[in-house]
Amino acid sequence: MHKYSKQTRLLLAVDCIIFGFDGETLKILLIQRGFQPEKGNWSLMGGFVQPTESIDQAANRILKQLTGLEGVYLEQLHTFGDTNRDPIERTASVAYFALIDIHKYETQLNTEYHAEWFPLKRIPKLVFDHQDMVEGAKRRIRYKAALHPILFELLPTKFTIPQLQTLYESVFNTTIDKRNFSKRVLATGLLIKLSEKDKAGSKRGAYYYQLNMQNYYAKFQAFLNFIPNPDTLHL
Amino acid sequence: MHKYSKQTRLLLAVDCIIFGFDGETLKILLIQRGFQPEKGNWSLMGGFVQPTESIDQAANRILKQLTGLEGVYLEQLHTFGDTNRDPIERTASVAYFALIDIHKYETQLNTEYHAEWFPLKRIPKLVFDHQDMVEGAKRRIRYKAALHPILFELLPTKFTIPQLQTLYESVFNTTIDKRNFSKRVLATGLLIKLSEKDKAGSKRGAYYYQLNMQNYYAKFQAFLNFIPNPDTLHL
DNA sequence: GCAAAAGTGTTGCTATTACACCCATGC
DNA sequence: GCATGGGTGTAATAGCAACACTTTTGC
Repeated sequence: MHKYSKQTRLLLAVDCIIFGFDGETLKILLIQRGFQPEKGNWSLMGGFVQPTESIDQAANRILKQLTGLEGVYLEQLHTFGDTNRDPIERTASVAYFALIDIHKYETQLNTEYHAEWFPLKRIPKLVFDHQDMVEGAKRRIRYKAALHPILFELLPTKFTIPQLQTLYESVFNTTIDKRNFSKRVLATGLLIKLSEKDKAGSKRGAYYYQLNMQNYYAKFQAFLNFIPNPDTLHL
Repeated sequence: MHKYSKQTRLLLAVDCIIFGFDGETLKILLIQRGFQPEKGNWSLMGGFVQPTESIDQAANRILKQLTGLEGVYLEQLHTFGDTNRDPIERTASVAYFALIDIHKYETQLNTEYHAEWFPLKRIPKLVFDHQDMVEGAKRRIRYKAALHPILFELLPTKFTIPQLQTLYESVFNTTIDKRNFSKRVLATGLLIKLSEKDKAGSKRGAYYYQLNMQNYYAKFQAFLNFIPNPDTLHL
């Protein structure tokens, strides 16, 4: 027995929405598409799934190609499969989103792809259905961040509470009372206070914190409401 | 300009996890696979994406083939793409989950596929990676139901509060105080009390309710916690 | 008349919000 | 010495959980 005869095969691609936080606003990394069609237009970083790799592996490969990074937060978002989304040939695309520490991003890789960071509020027109992918990723990151501590993935190992607060305010486009915010954050037990201070943002300096990885992994799936005894949830 | 030459095409399939609620427990609908490989073994309902249809359309088509139903709740879950998940030929599969009113399911379609409902706790061994798909769907339905009122999709148009509570208890595998539950549910404004009673479950009878569709659509994206002013969320 | 399920209110507690002042330092 | 951002506590409120008895009716 060999093949499923009479079935049509199609191209399968991966596209990555790469988030970064520069201390001010949330941004995504876009490239200028290097081949036809739509050559030169702004696009997500993507590529075709190869015969020897899983889709997850393809996503990791593509992320590394552009950023030089491995082992960062990468999650499958949604698969886009309208028949005519690529005018050349039918191609389904599995979108992934990544959260990276923007400082670890190696700018030199830029040149090959003409990559640039764009604030979420100033995304240019994108090729194909990439605009929909970005919209989906924005929704998903908010959704997930409202329930799970994923935003730490956007920060360096050492960060301050004001930095963290700015990040949350940026993602949710809101303002938060700093007393309540720090109480809440510290109450999670996710943070370890360091003795060192960050003097960049202010004269007095703000204490650095780092993640308590033990608690981070343990509590990653926590939170939630609505159901009385959430101990039974185990998402 | 014609094709992306030198790229490998592959098969794209859709598999559906179909949930139903019989008043007692949450169940999924499985079929006996009708062709090789793994012919005769328990499987999710699935099929290949055709050249003329989008992936969503393929999922709806496959769901209708097995259940006779259209226009029901159907959501993309995840795409599975390990290189060797199908031993015959590389096939990626987009998993969808559906929530249907089990009473609308047309049993006569059964015969062709030898379909059967299985309680979530008694799922037989499944072909390929379908076990993983079911696990993912279980997690997703809980996750989503904890935040959004999707479980109504599993009930008939008219239902009672005790029925609804049993459903929640079944999905979350927990018990809920009925006074608190009815308070909470009624406070959402999602329900309209009917004058008619369901006398099946008890001698006294329980009032039927139906969804206030206006509020249902409006509040579908509501709920949530953790972020102070959730009005800015707009998931 | 009794068994079985439906329906309903109150109270205590916990979590969340709102809010204002002092501190440390570089210039 | 003053401007800038960092750090901290308390009181009022709202939301949530715990809890028990009465009602209806088929048998």
